[in-house]
Amino acid sequence: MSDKILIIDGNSIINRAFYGVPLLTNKNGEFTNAVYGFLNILFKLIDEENPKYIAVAFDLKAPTFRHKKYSEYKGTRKGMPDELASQMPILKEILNKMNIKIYEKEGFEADDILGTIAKTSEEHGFIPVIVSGDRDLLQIATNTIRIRIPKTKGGKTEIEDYFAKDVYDRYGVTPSEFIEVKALMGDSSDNVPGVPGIGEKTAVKIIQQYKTVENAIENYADIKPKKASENLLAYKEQALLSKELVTITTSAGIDFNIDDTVVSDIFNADVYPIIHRLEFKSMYYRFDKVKSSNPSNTAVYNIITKKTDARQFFIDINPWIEYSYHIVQELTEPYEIIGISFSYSDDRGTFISISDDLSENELFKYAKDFFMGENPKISHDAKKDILILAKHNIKLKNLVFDTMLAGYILDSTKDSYNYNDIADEFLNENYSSEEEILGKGKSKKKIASLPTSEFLNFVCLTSDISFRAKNIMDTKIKENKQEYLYYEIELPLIYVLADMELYGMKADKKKLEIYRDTLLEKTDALTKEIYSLAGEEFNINSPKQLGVILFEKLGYKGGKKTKTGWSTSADILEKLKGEPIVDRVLSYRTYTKLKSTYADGLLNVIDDNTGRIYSTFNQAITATGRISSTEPNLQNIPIKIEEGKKLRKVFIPEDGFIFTDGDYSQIELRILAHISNDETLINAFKNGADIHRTTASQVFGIPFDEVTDFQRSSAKAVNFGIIYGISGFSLSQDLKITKKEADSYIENYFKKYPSIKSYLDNTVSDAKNQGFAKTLYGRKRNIPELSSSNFMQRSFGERVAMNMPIQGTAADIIKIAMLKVYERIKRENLASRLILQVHDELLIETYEDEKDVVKKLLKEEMENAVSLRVPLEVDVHTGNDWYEVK
DNA sequence: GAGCAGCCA
DNA sequence: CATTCTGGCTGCTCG
Repeated sequence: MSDKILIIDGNSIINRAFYGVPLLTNKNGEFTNAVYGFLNILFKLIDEENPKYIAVAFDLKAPTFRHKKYSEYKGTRKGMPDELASQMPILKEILNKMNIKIYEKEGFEADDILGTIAKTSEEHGFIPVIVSGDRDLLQIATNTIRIRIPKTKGGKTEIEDYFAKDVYDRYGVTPSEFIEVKALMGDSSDNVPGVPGIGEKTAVKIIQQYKTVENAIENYADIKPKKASENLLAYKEQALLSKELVTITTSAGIDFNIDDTVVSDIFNADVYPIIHRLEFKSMYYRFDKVKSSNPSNTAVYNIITKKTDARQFFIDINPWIEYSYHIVQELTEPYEIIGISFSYSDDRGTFISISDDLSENELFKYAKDFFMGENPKISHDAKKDILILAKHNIKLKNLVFDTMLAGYILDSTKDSYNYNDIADEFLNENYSSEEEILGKGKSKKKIASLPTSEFLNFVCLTSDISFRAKNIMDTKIKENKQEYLYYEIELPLIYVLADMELYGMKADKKKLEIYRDTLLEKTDALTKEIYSLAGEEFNINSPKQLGVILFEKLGYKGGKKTKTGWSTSADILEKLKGEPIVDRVLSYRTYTKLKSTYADGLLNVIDDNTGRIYSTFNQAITATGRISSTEPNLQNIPIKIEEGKKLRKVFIPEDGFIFTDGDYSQIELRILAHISNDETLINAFKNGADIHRTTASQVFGIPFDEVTDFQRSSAKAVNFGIIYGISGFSLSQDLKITKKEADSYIENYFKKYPSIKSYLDNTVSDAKNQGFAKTLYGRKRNIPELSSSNFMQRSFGERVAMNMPIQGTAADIIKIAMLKVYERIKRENLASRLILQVHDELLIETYEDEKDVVKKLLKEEMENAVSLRVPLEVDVHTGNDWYEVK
């Protein structure tokens, strides 16, 4: 008999999970992060160890034998924040439902229970594996008993393993000597006193020589340093007491019977509802579910493969009722279209499949009237449809709902809005994700390769979900008073973004190649110089290697450590400016960045046929409502430094066109002026004053005309800080001043702008009460971090609450402006087109003859997109490339 | 795949 | 637990 028993330190692991996983809540507002982290560790262990038995031990609140010995002892009485305490009963309920035995015993800590179970099972020939975050447990490691200590590195959990031998290798003492060491050095977290003057190193040295505390005391006179020797004598009672306190008992007197801990049916159907309530989506697949990839039992889905039937389907379409549809595309190369599914009543669906009898072109020919007609249509990610339909010269008309976008509007902080996410949240139905069904990476399957019944479910369930979720989501949007935001901004914006993606932006490939070659020459030269200055060749791109060269080999001072080694960020290297190698590394970084990310990156995505670059604009990513751009990201093309800005010369308009660019001046501060109703700030904008100079004059208490450049730029940083949710620490970092000075800037600022102070305070407290922050136009962002007891997380929530209404309202406004510009271009039948948005900037590829009209309309529509207490000001420029218009 | 670095508003 | 200004994306290294 030699089966594994997994023995888990419940309190320690849930604590570790709580602090290692960002605070999460489900839609009921229950905190879930600690349970999530615990289960993740548990499941990882089950996967790795495949134990036959599992036991979990918890502390009780009651005092233990240690408290009786020493009233100052902390141990189990350490405070537990409410957000964690509320998760304990949930975890225990789950463990019970998973048939995992829980042990608790009054008078003992979880450690003692672990020790007892481990020893007992070891004696009976089982293989104990203890899991705890607490290194105290190392004292019970043997050749059989293994201690596993999970460590969270960033978001990832790694587990360290210790047999007795490993303890010795790591600490230089045996497990039992580990107790002696702890007795000498104490344990501040449990409030166990050590011997003053003896830290870890001295303690280890003493125990290596004398083996026990008692023996060390006896030989105190020989011990060095002197201070340790004296104190060992003076505090000998205390050391002996501490030894008792840190010793884990292996006879806690629990009723332990291995048969109680047998693993059976952990992932059963009774656990699933709790996992689902807690929204632990990544774990769903482990459990026996009532429904997995199967839709409701009453669902009736059918498939059409014949030309004549397909044609008849479209003839039979009722133009007065809503249809949801899903153009089904394979998710691996070459992303072929395989058909379209439709749904027009609950639990019904029809998939029209491309087949030998029905080609893609024929399908879209038959479907054309449906898409271009007035029948109301429901989609999920309609922008994608518009791009597919465009290839068949079909325009999408009368889109009344997009479930993906609705999901985003209702909760902008989610990381995905897939069909199964929508079904889960709004229909309370759980389906396997696309990844679970098809796999991922290289082994990702084709949808068409699924078995027939699963295939039909996969392709029809999607449109069925959109169809059924639509009304529920619509109701929520109305409850939230987000009709304007959803129906008047986001939904019509789909068309604007789709057009931007279809038009793309022309690039001068030759020019870009020359630019790349220049960069290559520069980096080559710098590389050689850096190698010679370093005295060896190394990978300059590796911060790890660079750090060693600079701060170890060459011995520069001022290095800072990161988790993984020396930090070599520009911040740090700036401080060593003037050193030949450092200057060259900084230049090298600039040029390699430009070369690899921009020159090479963009050359890779220029379309061979059209010479244009087609970005994707994502409308459902950011938490604040901004749009993001990918593959390539056209929203972060260099502008700040000249070498980088030159890159913009390769972005050019089509022959016969020029560029017209409009950007909002200070839109975020104007929004702040509007929503805080601050008189000073409003007047400054009304008078067209230099806003940073105004701030400087206020904060530093000097006349407007006497503000120095330095003061102005400091004030600029303060203004940015205000928008981001300011802290003295960061402002001091930013301005390279002391925190005290930064604090006084902020204090002065709020004295001069009291309405802003009270606005920010109110925004945070409202957000705390409601659980979310919102913009002027009804966009919401949930901020669960605001109710965290963790200072760092709560502070983050507060900054987000201050920033979201400002950044989010700016996003709302430019979206409104985009719609107005787009509509007006259409209304006036212009050949010019909106091709890019960069948060506060719009770029129009402008037909030359329309230059004046476009300049005028762009300025008008952007400035009059909305009406605030302050004017919106837009700078418009025209030019022959993107460099010229900035 | 995480961590670092660096680009944008 | 571990510390301090918002929101994004990409390229590189390294385990």
